[in-house]
Order: sequence, then C-alpha cells, then structure tokens
Amino acid sequence: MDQVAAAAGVSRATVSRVINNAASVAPGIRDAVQRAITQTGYVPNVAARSLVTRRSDSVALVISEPDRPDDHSFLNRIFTDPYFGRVTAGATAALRPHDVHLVVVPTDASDHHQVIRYLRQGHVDGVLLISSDECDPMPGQVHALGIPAVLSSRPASPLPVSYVDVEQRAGARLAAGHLLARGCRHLATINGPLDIPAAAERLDGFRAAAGQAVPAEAGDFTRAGGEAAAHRLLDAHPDVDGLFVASDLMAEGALRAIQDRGRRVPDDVAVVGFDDSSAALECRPLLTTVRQPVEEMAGEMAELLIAHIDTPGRSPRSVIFQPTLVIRDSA
Amino acid sequence: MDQVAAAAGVSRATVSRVINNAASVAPGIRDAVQRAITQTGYVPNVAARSLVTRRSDSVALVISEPDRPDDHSFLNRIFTDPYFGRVTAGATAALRPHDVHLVVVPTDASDHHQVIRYLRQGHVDGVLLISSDECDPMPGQVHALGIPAVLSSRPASPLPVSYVDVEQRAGARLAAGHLLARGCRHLATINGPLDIPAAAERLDGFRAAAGQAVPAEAGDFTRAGGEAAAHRLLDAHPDVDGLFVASDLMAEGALRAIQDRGRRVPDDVAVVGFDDSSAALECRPLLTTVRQPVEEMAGEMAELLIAHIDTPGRSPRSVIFQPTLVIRDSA
DNA sequence: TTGTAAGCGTTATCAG
DNA sequence: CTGATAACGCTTACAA
Repeated sequence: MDQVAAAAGVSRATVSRVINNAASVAPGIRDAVQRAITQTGYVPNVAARSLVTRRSDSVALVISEPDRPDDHSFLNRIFTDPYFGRVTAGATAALRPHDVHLVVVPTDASDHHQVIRYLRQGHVDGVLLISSDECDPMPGQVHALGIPAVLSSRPASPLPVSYVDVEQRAGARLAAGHLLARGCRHLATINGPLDIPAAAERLDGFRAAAGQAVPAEAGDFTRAGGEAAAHRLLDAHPDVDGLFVASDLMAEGALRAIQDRGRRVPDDVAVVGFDDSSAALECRPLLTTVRQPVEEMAGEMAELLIAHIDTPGRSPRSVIFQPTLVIRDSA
Repeated sequence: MDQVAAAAGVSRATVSRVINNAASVAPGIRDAVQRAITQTGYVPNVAARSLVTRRSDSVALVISEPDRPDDHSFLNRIFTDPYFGRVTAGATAALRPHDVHLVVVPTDASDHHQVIRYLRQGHVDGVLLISSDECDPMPGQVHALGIPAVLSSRPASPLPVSYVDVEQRAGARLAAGHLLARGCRHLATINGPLDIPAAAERLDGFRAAAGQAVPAEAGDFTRAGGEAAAHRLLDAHPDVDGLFVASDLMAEGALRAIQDRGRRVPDDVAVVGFDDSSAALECRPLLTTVRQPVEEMAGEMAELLIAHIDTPGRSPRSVIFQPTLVIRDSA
C-alpha cells in the first residue's frame, strides 16, 4: 500500500479512500491512485482490513443435516438433492451486488463443534442456516453465538431469529385440490420425516383438505425412500388413485414403484410432488408438483441477513412465500 | 485477551503461548490460563491472528464447472452429482487433524472473477481445485495467482502444479475386459464430453481394449444425457449386447432407456458404469461399475495441499490411483 | 520460563 | 480535500 501511495505521490490514507471509494477525493488524484494500483498489482490485505472494520465481507451458508441411520452419508444427501443447489444459486445472486462472498459449509452432528468454532472465530459476518430437523441443535447454538443469522424455515422451538419459509399447508392443499378436481376418489400421501416441521405441515395440510383418514406412508426425502414407501402404500391400499408425495425426489421413486407394478400414471394413479426441483423434469411422466420459489426465498434470506449485519439491533422478522401448482403430466 | 491475562495473572504473551500450545509453559501456569480462557469465554480474533501469521487456517474447495448450453444451471449439476459430496467428505476428513477449515466455492464462468478475487485477498491459504473441462481457464488463473493449489486431475495444458488422478484408461480396460469375459460380442460405449480429458481417456482406454471400431455415443455426464445417448445408440446399433457408460449417472439413464425398449439387463445388454457413486446403488439392476476411490483421492489432495502450504517452495508432484471393478448385477 | 515491546496492513479520527 | 497518527488484537523476537 505504501508502494501505491508512493507511486501516486499521495498518503496511505488517500489510497485507502479511493479503494473504499469514500466521500471526496479529487478526481485527478483518484485516477492517479487507480493507475498506481493497477500498475503495482496491489491487493488489499483482508486480515488487516477486517481487523479494523470488524467485517469479513463474507457470509456462511451452513447446511446442517442430522445424522440419519442409513448408509448414505449426509454429504451424499446434500450433494444429491437439487434443493441445495437452488439455495446456493439464489443466495449467491442476491449477495453479489453487496460484494459479499458466500462460503458453503455442510455439516452434520459430527462436526457441529468445528463449525461453531469457525463461526465464533469471526470468519464470516453472518450465517444463512439451512436446518430442517426439529431436533437439530444448530439453530439454537448459532443464535446463542449472537452472530447475525437467518433460518430457512420456521425454527422448531421459537427463537427470536429472522427466517424465510413457504406456506407448507397451502401447498399441500393445492395438491389435494388438484387431485380431487381431476376425479381421484382414493387419495393417499407419502410424507417426509415427521420430525421435520415442514414435512409435518405438508401432511397436516393434505389431510385437512383430503380427509383425516387418508392413508400416509413415511419416506425420508430420498428417491429410494419414496420408492419403498410407495410399495408399502400400494400393498396396503391397492385402490389408491391419487397420490401426494411430499418431495419431488421421493415422487421420482414413487413413480418408479407404481410403474413397476404395471400401473399407469396418471391414468391409474395420479401423482403430485412438492418442490418443483429439477427432479420433477427427470420423471416420466413429467411431474405435476407444488412449486416453492427456492431461489427467491434464498435471495430473501440473503437480504435479511445483510440487513441484520448492517443494522445490529434490528428486530427479527419472517417472510412467508406462497407456493403455486405447476401442472405437468403426472396428474 | 487482556482479560484472560489479567484473570490468570500473566502477560498476553503467555496467553498466546498456551493458545498455540507453544514450546514451554509451566504446567501450572498453563492450567491457570486454560481456566481463565474458559471462564471468560475468550475467542481469539482470527483477523488479528492472521494479520501476523499470514495464515487463515482454511482452504477453499473450488468446484469449477464450465457453462454448458443446457437448461440446467451448473449449480444444479454440482448439487445433483454425488461425486462432489464424496470429494467434500474426503477433503474435510483429511483436513480435520490439521485443524484447517474447508470452504466450498462453486463457480462457473460468470463468477470466475469474483472467485479469483476471493482467493487473491487471502481468505484462504490454498485451494483444492476441481475442474474437468479442458477449456476451463481456472487452473491457469489459480496457478498464476501463486497461491498453493492442488488439482483433481491432470491439467489439460501442462502446468507445474500438483494433482491427483485415477488411471482412467485402466478403468475403461477393466470394463471392456469384464464385458468380453462374460461373452458379449457387440460392445459399445457412451462417453462423456470429449473436451474433458478424463472422458477422452476413458473412451480411448475402452477402444484400446475393445476395438477401435466400437460404436460410441456422447453424453454429458447427466442422467438425462445418458438416457438420450442410449436411445441413439440402440437406434443405430440394435445388436449391442455390452455397454460401457463413462459415468454412473449416465448409466442410470442408459439403463432406463434400455429397459424402456423392452430389453433386459444384463441378459440382453450388459452394462458397466464408472465411478461407483451412490447412483450405482439407485439403479435397477444394481450397477456393475469401475470404482474410483474418490474420498481417498480427495484426502490425498488435501494432504498435498497442506504440504505445499507448510513448505512454500515444495516441488509439484502427482499421485495416481488405480481403479477397481465392482461387480454387481448389471453385468 | 516469562514479560516487554515492536510490528502486521488497514481504517478512522482529527487537524490542517 | 488531504495527511499524520492512533488504534485494531494478536504473535514473536529479544531481554530479563
């Protein structure tokens, strides 16, 4: 930096001002400094900068998955479910204009501690936390840290923290309404793990619209889990003709199960998914599904976080998005 | 820190020593300081620390995907292909004992610039770079930065940089040998984008073992791409009875295409994949495939990187892994 | 073995 | 509008 100052014939303070394009610097001087910067190939030292500004200009996207007793590692699930890619895309895009970087930090119970330490050390200015499991201690821990944070869904136990969510019940109702409207008489559903609030709400919303007695079988938000659940469901209720599956990935598995049994979709069994992820387009037939505006939601999370970072005492708030129905070929 | 020093009745220097468990500190003092630390809930300030040590104790995993002209965003591909999860898992595990953090940075051409800036600013001590496309400028740019780096495969244009790779040709030969041994007479292959060196080498190795005239159809390393390629292949060569598909994800699509045409696997057409990713277990029948030890490879990348960080002038080296054949039901 | 003191490279305050 | 100068919180010779 001294080099630049010398080359431009000004003081370090002035160099600093043009770098942070601060208030008033004489245009002539500014240009000279700019030239000197490119000429010397100067790059500001982030450590020194954030030592004084107390900002790192980066935020973490923490994807916290609980340990589940299956053979797939949590990383496999994260990197296999299109949902997380959409969140990353949405957050990255929203953060760019603010000039803050996004670092993705996947974690499960085994390295919660490491991640918490990372956050405490102040590597990032705030955290976008994706955590669906109700038992996950991460939201509480992050909140206890006192670092700005925004959650991707309503926290299981009430926490004074901002979050973004989609109206899960409304989405499930949309699915039920569509199935009923197309004439299905025997509805059923494949729900996600009920310790995930979103999964519970989808089931709840579906039953509210389709009847409390509707048969439900539990999947685990994976393709294989959806397939297995569909088999169990069809064994127990062979007459099902309308099926709501709580995620597209599970729906893809369910479609396979239904077709393996020689039943046609949507003629014998109509199927509606949830998410409108890329998996919906991988399905045959193309999946009718409830769309969550995931990218927009992630963008909103990013904006909320930036606001909290810029305005320390800001009161938490939540933004709820409405789902929509995307009609394709499966129902 | 002054608080801790006061509480323990020592100087800041001593506190610093116990934190970095430096050489010699009297056991009594050390304990007193430890107590003072937990008592005051002291957390070192990373910015201040790395300002002087010039280390951030974190490294970036940069996943660089080229822009491809399809409707799937690159983030969707990254978060949909199990390969990247395995890399992340392997690297994280290897890094843990060194106490360095991993930040995942997905990127495509549109934000290369941002990422390069991030790296230049010294947020991380080094980078693990996953870049398969031969035209990708990222490896060159990262190398030009002069920051320690390790690549996930042999660089397309020779670069004095350490890398880890698998013997691609040997893997393809394994597949060819297995298909031939089980009596297949009409072999064919679905290859990946040939601008990706690994894809070209797999094709090359397969032809070397199975004959140069073997029909090949190109996919794009996605499930849908594999499916489409298989349809084209079966249209042009209905007599194919042994198929090598250059990735498990594409093989999953190919299996679907073959079965959609009423042909049985492995009886009518035997199929061998490549990767041994979780997709191989999603297939019906379970996929016989060439296994890359991805986690181990990622671990090795991490170790190489740490070595380069700790020993600045260290000469680049490459570590090549041997693939193995995992025989399941599809061939 | 422990303490003292000198930076590390910025930004920010305050004069000029 | 610009330039000194004092922090920022830590590590690390060097001295004791």
